[in-house]
Amino acid sequence: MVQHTLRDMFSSYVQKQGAFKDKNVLSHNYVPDVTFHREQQTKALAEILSPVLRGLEVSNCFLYGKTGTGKTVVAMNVTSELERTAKSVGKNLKVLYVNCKMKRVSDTEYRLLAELCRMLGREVPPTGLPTDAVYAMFYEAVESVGGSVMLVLDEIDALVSKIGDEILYNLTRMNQRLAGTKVSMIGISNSVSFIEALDPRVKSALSEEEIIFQPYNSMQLKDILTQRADLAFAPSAIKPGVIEKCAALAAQEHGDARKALDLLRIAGEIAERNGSPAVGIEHVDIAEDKLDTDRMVEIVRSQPKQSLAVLAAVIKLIDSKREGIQTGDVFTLYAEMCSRAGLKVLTQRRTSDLIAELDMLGVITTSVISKGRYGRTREIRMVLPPPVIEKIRSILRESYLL
DNA sequence: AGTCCACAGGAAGGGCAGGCGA
DNA sequence: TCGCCTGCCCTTCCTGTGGACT
Repeated sequence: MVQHTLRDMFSSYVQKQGAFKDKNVLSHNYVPDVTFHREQQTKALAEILSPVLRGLEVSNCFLYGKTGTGKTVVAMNVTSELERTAKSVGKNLKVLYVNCKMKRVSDTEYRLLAELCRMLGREVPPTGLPTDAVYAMFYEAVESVGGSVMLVLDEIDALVSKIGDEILYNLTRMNQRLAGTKVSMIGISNSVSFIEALDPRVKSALSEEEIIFQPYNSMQLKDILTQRADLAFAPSAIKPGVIEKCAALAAQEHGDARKALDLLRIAGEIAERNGSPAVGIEHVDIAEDKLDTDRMVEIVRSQPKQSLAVLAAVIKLIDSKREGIQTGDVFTLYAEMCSRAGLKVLTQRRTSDLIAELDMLGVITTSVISKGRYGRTREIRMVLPPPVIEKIRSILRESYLL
């Protein structure tokens, strides 16, 4: 009988392990070896970069497409394979990958250069040196590599919108200054229009070659999810229709593979927490709600106090069941709430901008209407689902605004 | 047709924090 | 360390506007 209870224990333990085999496979950082439906882009990039294996100069290249369309994965796969091959044929190749959006690591000219220096084994103090000194160190470090250096700048649009395109201009001109080492750049951007806004010299240098990443459709997302799910979940831990549902939901939203994987991961976590052995469609539904709610809560939480005060005034007016809430009403209540809370009262002009910003973030919905004799104003509504509004309320309460 | 309301939203500039460079 | 620069938030001042009312 002892045998029996042990077996029960173990099998219930196995069941408690839940659906996951390796959750890491679904995380944003995981780079799969196989990239589905990106063969064309992979091949194109490989062809552009392969001259490096003969020690020849390589064109700069620009990859663009929306979030979750596989740009980073393709770039990483191709460059790491290239690095491996170069090593095996005795060529010097160093690939430097930087995500330019990393706060406090690579979001200024100095930090980015310092980070690149560090990757090449040169320690740079986090602050203190003049930027041209860091440039000099970087040039010297690159020179010492002595073969080819490939810079992969991910989210390059974020960098440029923050610090301008001069750094790109300097980087694209490195080859003219260096004798021993050839430098090439791969820029990755979510925004297609970004390149149009660049200095023409940078633009022509950076976009010698361009590769476009179209959004995935739901069939393609399904393939991607199936492959990842095989690695991430225990066998038969996913009920029929789950993958299709995740794929369809993500396809609706500009074919974002990252969102599809998030949905699957969160659905898996929910199933695990509920103690169910397999992920079902009902878990995906909850996951979708959770993803939307989390996103909105994150947006609201990151708002400055004044913006939250305006939002609090809007919610209070909605609570009092007023129809047709307009800017003037919000401003009056906002001013009153601020003076009660000891907060500085901003002008109506500024409040009007804050309302417009909240609208842009999707927290509230507004439309400019004219009430004839009674003026022209914004009519403000809230169309978020009640659970999300409830969460927002609790954030406002935490900040003593409600 | 003209008036007028209640704002929208553009332009310019002040003030401040934080980063940069000597 | 300290002046300088930059970007951001905000104010002030302003013109523009759709349609009910006269």
